[in-house]
Amino acid sequence: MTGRRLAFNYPSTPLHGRDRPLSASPQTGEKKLLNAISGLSRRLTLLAADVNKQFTVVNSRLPSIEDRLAALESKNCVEETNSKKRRRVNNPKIAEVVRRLHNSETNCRRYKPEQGQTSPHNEAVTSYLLGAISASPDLHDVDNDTIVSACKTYYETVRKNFKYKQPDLASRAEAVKSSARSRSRRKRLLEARQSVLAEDEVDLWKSASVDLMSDEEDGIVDGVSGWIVRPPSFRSQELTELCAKLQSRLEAIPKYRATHHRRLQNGPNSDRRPPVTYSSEAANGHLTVL
DNA sequence: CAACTAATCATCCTGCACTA
DNA sequence: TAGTGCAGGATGATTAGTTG
Repeated sequence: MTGRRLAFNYPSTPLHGRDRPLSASPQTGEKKLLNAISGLSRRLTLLAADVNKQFTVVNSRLPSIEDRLAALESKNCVEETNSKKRRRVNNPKIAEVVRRLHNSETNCRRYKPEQGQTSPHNEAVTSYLLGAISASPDLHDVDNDTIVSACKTYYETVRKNFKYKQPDLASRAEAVKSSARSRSRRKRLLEARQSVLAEDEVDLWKSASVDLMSDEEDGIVDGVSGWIVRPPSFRSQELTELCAKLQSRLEAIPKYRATHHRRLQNGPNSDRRPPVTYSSEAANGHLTVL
């Protein structure tokens, strides 16, 4: 790019005699003025040329500066995530590699869940896994922190399994299992109802969550086994009515009736507590005012 | 037996409390 | 303040059970 030239059309020869005081005659004043303009013009031209030159220099250096900045930014980004020493890898591939290696029949170095993560034995297992995985040709570009994070996560899995196998935690383990079962029932219920939603019900339904669905507990009524329904106490009347409407819509479908457990009767309200992380916006119209 | 639903299990992840 | 332990929960694969 070339700078814009400031083109002044000044006379190449003086129009009249020079160096006369401005006040001496109109012509002399005009000449002085023209000279001044001419000088200014020259200086402006030089300035423009200089600025232009500087721009050219800057422009020529810009690409390399941009490249270096981009490189720096990406490096910073990687370092930032690394520096957090992420506890979780969010990298299923690495997680699976760790699991496979740890559980492979030929591996005799496994985590001892009865010991802490930092016990000498478990640290040694982590080092072994790290060494073996980072030596793998197709994984050599994976950074060590990612592998170590995956190892720690897997250690936690092993430890949790071990913990709930302890006899003194049997009832706790059962409670965990039962709560998971209940949650998955509520999730299925939410999805089933969602599938028969009408246009004008969408708004009210929008933020309905699994927590706002009833619990379905195993039960037998008049010799028929099925579910006892326990609605959450914190659900609004409005949403309760919509749930009932959706449910009867579902049960009007022969296939649904035939393939799903029967909801035998309503039991007492669920003793679950309202979800604590429920936004006020979502709660609007869904929760009863307590 | 095929087509489903429901349950179970292993794994991974989030988020919080605690502490060295 | 980073690392650890842990509870709760999401997800996906697999298995069990049911029904036409």
